[in-house]
Amino acid sequence: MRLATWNVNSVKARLPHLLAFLAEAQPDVLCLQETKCPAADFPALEIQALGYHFATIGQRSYNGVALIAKQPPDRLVLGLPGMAADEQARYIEAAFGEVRVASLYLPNGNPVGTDKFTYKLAWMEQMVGHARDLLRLEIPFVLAGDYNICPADEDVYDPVAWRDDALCRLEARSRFRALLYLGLTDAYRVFHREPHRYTFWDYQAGRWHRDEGLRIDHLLLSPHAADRVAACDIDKKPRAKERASDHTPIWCELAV
DNA sequence: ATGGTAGCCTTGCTA
Repeated sequence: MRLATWNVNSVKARLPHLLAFLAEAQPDVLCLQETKCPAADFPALEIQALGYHFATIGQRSYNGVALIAKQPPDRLVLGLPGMAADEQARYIEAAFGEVRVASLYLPNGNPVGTDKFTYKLAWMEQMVGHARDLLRLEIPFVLAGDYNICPADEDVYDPVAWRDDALCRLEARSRFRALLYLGLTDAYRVFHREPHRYTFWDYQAGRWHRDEGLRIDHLLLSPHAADRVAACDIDKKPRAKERASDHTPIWCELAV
């Protein structure tokens, strides 16, 4: 089973690239973030024409997440459990066969010291709680998405410049580590030790061409999923295209 | 050198 996650920065603007990725990479499940599109406006026909099912939660202009999969989603969860009052569309979860998959878009949190950072930390606390609940099920699951967190300095092109950014602050990193200490596994680091491998490059200042990016999109695996992970990698090809998203997909293969 | 880009449908916000 191949799973991928990709912050597309508008599903409408990225539709040609999205359809090409589905056709070429053939993921069993693709998690999208920043669809920026209400569910009623999601490009259903084009995705279904490729033989895929989907589920999405969206809003106008901002946020929005989706699950696109070869089998229909089961046990659908819309919104992060415990954040019922959250009006921002940032979490969707469903079962595909025996594997539970979440597509999540964690708040950016900048500027630090504002209610945006407080909201990010509250969201992460809720994520930790929900991960704990899922672990009790003792099933394979994958929490995939744009975490807006660089886990360590080696995941940032310039850690000094980014030291006090919400993506690198200790408060954010410590809560990411809390997910790992619960027993989740960062799939990318099972297979890749090298520093300075990125999933996001800012549109500005030629960051892509200088390979100055951030590793902020992650696949976190439950113990039962980690037991079966066979491969994980970043697919840089979509970021190199014209009119690309500022993020590129990361995928993993589970032997299920 | 305090810049620069992209997407939304705004004339600013978010990233």
